[in-house]
Amino acid sequence: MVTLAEVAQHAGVSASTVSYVLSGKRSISATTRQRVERSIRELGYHPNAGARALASSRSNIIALMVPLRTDMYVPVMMEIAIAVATTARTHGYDVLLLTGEEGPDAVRRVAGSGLADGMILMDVELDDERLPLLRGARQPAVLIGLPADTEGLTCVDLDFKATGALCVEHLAERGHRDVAVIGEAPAVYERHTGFAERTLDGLRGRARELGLRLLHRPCEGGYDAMAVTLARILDERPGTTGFVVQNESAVEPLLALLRQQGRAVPEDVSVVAVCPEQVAVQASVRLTSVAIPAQEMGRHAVEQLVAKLGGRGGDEVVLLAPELTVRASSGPAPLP
Amino acid sequence: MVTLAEVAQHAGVSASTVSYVLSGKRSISATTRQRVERSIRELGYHPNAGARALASSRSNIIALMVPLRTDMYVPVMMEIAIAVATTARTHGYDVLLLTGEEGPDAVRRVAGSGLADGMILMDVELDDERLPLLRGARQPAVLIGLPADTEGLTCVDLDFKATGALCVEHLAERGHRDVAVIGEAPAVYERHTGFAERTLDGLRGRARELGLRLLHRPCEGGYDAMAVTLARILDERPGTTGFVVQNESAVEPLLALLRQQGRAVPEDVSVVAVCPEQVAVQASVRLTSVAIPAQEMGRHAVEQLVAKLGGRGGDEVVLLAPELTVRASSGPAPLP
DNA sequence: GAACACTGTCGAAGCGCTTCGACAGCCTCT
DNA sequence: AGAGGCTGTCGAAGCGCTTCGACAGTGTTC
Repeated sequence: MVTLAEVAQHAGVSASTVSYVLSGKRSISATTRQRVERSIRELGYHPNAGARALASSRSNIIALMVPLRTDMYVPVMMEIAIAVATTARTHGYDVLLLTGEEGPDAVRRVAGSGLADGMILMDVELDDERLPLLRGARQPAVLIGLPADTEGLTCVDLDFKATGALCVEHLAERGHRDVAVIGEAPAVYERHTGFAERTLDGLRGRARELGLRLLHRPCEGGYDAMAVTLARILDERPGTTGFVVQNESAVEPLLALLRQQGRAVPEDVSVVAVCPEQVAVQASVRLTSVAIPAQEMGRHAVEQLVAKLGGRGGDEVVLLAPELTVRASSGPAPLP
Repeated sequence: MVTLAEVAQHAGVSASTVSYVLSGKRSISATTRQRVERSIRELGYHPNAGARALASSRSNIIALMVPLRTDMYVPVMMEIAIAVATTARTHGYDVLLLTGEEGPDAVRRVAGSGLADGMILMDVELDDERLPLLRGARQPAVLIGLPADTEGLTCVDLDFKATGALCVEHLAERGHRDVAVIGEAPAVYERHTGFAERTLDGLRGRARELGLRLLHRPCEGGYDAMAVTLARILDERPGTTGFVVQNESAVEPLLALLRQQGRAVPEDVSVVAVCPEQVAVQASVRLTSVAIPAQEMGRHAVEQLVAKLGGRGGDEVVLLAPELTVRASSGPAPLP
């Protein structure tokens, strides 16, 4: 282990000078800087993270709490996590991976021990039990997702209400009057996950304004669950010509079932999905969809957090505008 | 910030005594222990991670390097990562999330700075450029995956060779003679990712032994790529009745295409997949499959690493035995 | 009952870094 | 020419913890 002191000795300067070369917090003459940098390279010096954290009371670590459940939108989570990790690195931070398992205790532990300088929470519930802790903490935090009360919190999310509205508009413009929504698994609604409810709000609100009939049904992923859900929908509303799907793992089963029943997409029925680009493009019918901008969400969250750590920027709610891409799964409603 | 010294004062003992209560490295009388524990609780004390790391030169952090690419088996990666994080916590470790982006530099940085006590690498290539660094490092490491040369390394992986063999055996037993393998994307083979090649080894070896004809075709995920691949396969080997699929995102397209062409599963053709349980169960036909035991791999990797950190256990290669579960997608070969 | 071994506690010395105040040397201004 | 202001460097004081050696006090052994 090479230490700062050894570098200093090798370069013929004091330890503090080396430290200032590293941090840039005081001006250093060009010649000295070069000498020090050379010594650092020659000795293969790496600053000790623990010592640094102790002396500066900053760890340069961001904690990321991911949900323990792997029952929904896993690829989105992963993409966000990776975006967080890479963006954090560009700002000089590393990322600590926490699972939701410990719940509020994890927040206390990380904040109390100074392990991380700030945290990013994913999968926030409308009335999350970690929120009071965050509001009272000296550690800044950013949420990915939107709780019921955002007072004193910084949040980043896709504007799911606008997303819902956008889907309905798209179908309405093409003449669809009866639209069914294949929602997330029932558990997701019971848990009051914000995005699911907000999407529904947007769907319903716009449907009302535009005079569409909307039927919402939660649905576990998978073929069997989708089969049951679809049968019920068509039983109740045989005239349904538009589908909005929010559950990734219901997309492909839905397409298979429709095909099987002789309903052509997009000639007979239109399907609009809310899902990552990749899913939309790889589906058996290229899907008209509103993309979930996972990378952008991760990136934004880190940048908000870094700003707060730097004393800049206050509490703010950033809602990313949804974008609908028209592909092969939607078209004009068939003539009655 | 409550410090050790404050706890000590509150409890009327010396700082070292509090430290020993916390670590259990020296015996402490029951009464003293209780007094100290009470003070800790009352003051809400959390040991400072940086100070701890500095004084003990152990950070109690494990670094996990995940691949940057999100082009393959994302749910598997995520499941492993979560299993690593939760298992690590049960051993008192936190997990630092590194993306492959930095490559070997990340290894140097983490090892050099003492940020982590050890590391777990996922998505190891057969001849990974990080391996020499790991062999020379004082930090223990565990690989999830198997490089060409495992000398001096500890590895955990599914026995993909046995997995390939198992798939072939299953089809052979049911009378299939012409089997096609839908492999991972070409890029995966070009990158010489171990598991893909080892699966192929297993498939080919066993097929030769059992006298099956085997046709292997890499395939990008998605419907369009699968359509092209399938057409080529059936063109070249019209008598194909068995499919082994290794690429998750080709599974559903394959089923859709077969259905579309009037080939019934499992009456006309049998499909065996290598994929996580969830995919197999949720597919439009419940798939006969060899599960990828993501959780178990993550858990094992942590346990190996913790053992090495504790000075126990040496270099070892753990290959988990594959298990094939028969579901609805495979049956006897049709009579010619 | 002297010699010895435990047990439980303490004090002090760092771990490697950051950062504050000090200050030498030089430049600029009047 | 002296006062004042910069610039670049240094020394020293911690940051909060672990851990080593020391040592009272008690129990055990012949």
